[in-house]
Amino acid sequence: MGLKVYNTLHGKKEVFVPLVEGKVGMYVCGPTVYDTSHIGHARSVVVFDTIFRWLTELKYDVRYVRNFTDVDDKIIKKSNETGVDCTAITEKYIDEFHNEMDALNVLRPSVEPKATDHIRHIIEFIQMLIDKGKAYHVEGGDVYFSIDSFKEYGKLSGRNIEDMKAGARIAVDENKKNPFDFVLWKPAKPGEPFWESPWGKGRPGWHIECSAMSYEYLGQGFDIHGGGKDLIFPHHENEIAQSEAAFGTQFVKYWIHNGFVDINNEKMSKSLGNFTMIKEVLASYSAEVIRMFLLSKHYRSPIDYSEDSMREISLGLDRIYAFLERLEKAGCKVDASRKGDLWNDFEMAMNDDFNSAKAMASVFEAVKKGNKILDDAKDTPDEDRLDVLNLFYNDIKDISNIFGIFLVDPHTYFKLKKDKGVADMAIDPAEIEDLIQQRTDARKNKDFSRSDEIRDLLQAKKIILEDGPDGTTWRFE
RNA sequence: GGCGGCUUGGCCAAGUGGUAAGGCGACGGCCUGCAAAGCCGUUAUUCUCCAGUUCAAAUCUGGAAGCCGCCUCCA
Repeated sequence: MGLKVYNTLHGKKEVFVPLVEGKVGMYVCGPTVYDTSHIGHARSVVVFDTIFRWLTELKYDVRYVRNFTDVDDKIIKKSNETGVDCTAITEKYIDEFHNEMDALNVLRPSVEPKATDHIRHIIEFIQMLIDKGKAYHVEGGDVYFSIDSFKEYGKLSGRNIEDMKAGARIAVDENKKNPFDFVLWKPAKPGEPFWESPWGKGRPGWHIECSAMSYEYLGQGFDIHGGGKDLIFPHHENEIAQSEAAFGTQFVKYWIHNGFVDINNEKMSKSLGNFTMIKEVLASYSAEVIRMFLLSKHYRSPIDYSEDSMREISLGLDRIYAFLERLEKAGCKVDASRKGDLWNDFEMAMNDDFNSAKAMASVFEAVKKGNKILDDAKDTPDEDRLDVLNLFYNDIKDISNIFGIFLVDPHTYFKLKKDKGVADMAIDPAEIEDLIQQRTDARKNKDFSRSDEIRDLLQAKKIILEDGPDGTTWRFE
């Protein structure tokens, strides 16, 4: 079964057929770099990173473009408030964005264009629209896109201009031919960054950069355009208007939009003061837990961030690593040449509109099945069983490359977790080992009240003891 | 006001018209000196409500209620 993708343009799942066989052009709207990135940015980036990985897994040659908006009113505002130069601001936040996305194990796109590096292309694009009568310059002022020149305006978001006029909340600008015309180029006020253009010193409006840069890197029409749901209107609607008005051909075949991250069931907003930044989340949880959380729900649904949900995900991740460790101890080895049932389930789920939640469930099912086999075999499987376990092991390893999680070797994973606990709790591991030894001696002498006393003592420090065939090990709760 | 979405067990969450995945939690059992971990079993005769189509509906249609998003910068 091939890949199916939910296309916002038609409001339904469609079989994915790229414009050019074997190749995919994908453009995703990146951040406006004027502030620290929040967990919502992380969702969008991780979702499209996973889509990028999956398309690559399906053997498509993917050209993945994600832009930085580095000229914008908000950047200028911040510059005016802080006295810091615009370029210094954008460079700072681009660096920060890269660092955080690297930490989240996000692959770099094929190209990461910045709007300010493409001003010439933007100006050419605007000129083309003016030449075709799709845009107009108000003397001494802005260049606007003329909504009335593009009959299909509203097709992505399911709006029509007449309905919108009825509930008009938008300020009427006397210079505009139609109140819904939007800015392509705006003149610079004194002290603002500007570029020379046929319409005087100024800078581009927001929407035009994506039309210009996607044209530059992907051509007149391409396969996938993505971003957060909030971008459907007006941003993506306007991109369609600009690009299709310019070229007269379909701009994007498949539109993909991810849902929001809520915080404790509330939308993130400045007024609620609940913006949760990626760096805060990274301080509390590992990158793997964050990725796993972001992939634990279907990308189009809202997802709720809370301490409870993160703790749950974290326990699930422990369980998968514990299984991997158990497999390795039983003698499982990497053999990339083979795929098992788990992979089939995973593939079906991912091909069904990138259903990572369902795909994740198939991993847990495999963990359950594999653990049972190991139980039955008392952790020393015969060849037939080892063969089955090896398939689980290899499938999970393959899945880890798509999800960008379970990539660490299990031993290291638990060691890191332990080290972090030791550091956080300010505990001396030697002391614990000593107590464990004392307890082992007590148990040998059947002094169970003493051994239980030691265990309780450690448990009070959130340390759990596990007695196994090879002696006692410990971990943090 | 316009447009779109959501409502599945204690919580989180998949679900393609064919008879309810998965995770967390809880309870019982196996294992253990006792635990922990792991495994097994039990936790939704039912999918917000009402009506309809159908041999068959959580899935389709119509209606009601509740919640949410976009329409203004926003992933």
